[in-house]
Amino acid sequence: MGKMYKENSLSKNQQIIFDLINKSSEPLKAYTILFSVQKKGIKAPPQVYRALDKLVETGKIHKIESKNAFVACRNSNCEISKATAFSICESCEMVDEISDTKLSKYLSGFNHKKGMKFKRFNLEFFGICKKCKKD
Amino acid sequence: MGKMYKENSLSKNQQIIFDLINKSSEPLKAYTILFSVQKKGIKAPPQVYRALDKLVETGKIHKIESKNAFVACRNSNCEISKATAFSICESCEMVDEISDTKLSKYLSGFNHKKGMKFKRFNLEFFGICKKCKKD
DNA sequence: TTACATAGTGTTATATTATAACAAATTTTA
DNA sequence: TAAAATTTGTTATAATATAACACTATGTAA
Repeated sequence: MGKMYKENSLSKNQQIIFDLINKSSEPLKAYTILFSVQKKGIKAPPQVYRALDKLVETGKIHKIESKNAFVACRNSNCEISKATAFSICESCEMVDEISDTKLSKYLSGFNHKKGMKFKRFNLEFFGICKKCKKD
Repeated sequence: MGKMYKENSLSKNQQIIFDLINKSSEPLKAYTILFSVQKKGIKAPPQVYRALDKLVETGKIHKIESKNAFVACRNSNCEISKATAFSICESCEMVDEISDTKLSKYLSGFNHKKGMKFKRFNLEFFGICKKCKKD
């Protein structure tokens, strides 16, 4: 009975890459990931990007578009990345996923005047975090 | 009396690139721009990226982060890109800048529980536009 | 259990997006 | 007009991402 690639389980590469992102305190870039996992046998960009694509698709991680970097999902309410919001410090680069039910509901219910029905949104807030303000 | 680089005026390259983006009905990518303006003497990527950086900085254009592409600003309320929102069709790639005072106010007033004060936000909505729904 | 379909892997090469660094010209400010 | 700031032109290269192909592993269903 070998490893099974079922509903919620991750493949070997996906698991390696998810673990790395999940334990990171900051967003990771694809090539940073690549360099970090080369000792584990993941040697080429496509292996990383494929795992990243799948992890994004299944909502285990999110891409921070303004940084081309990836963070683990910390929000059970984002429903496979249909409603994502982040706060980003422009000084230390820290990224925090925002879990705010009101915000999420407000935006999920928002409808464009021009009649487009939205399936998904991504919101990125920028500022200086508490920590950096002190310095 | 030569050309003047005053407050609101654009330099030669900036103007050429702004005009191109401004008359485009869809977001333009940096290298698409580069190829389009080569006959006007703009031959290398840094010339394009520098103009783009400046135009973004002054709020004449916005970058659509999820597409690495640029659109002209259509919203006098976004105040030099401090409060940007877009609707993006996942089928035809059309991008529309959203000018919604309520939305803008709501988000500008939003404050993170963790005490971070936001200076700026960017919001991208995704869906299928009216036109594409019909097809 | 076999066979078929689907998903994942490994690999090489290449495409796409973006910046570094430096010399020269133009424009603004004082 | 001299100094400062901005813009330009240029070459080279860095960083991000995908195409294509051969192969292996897993899941599904007769």
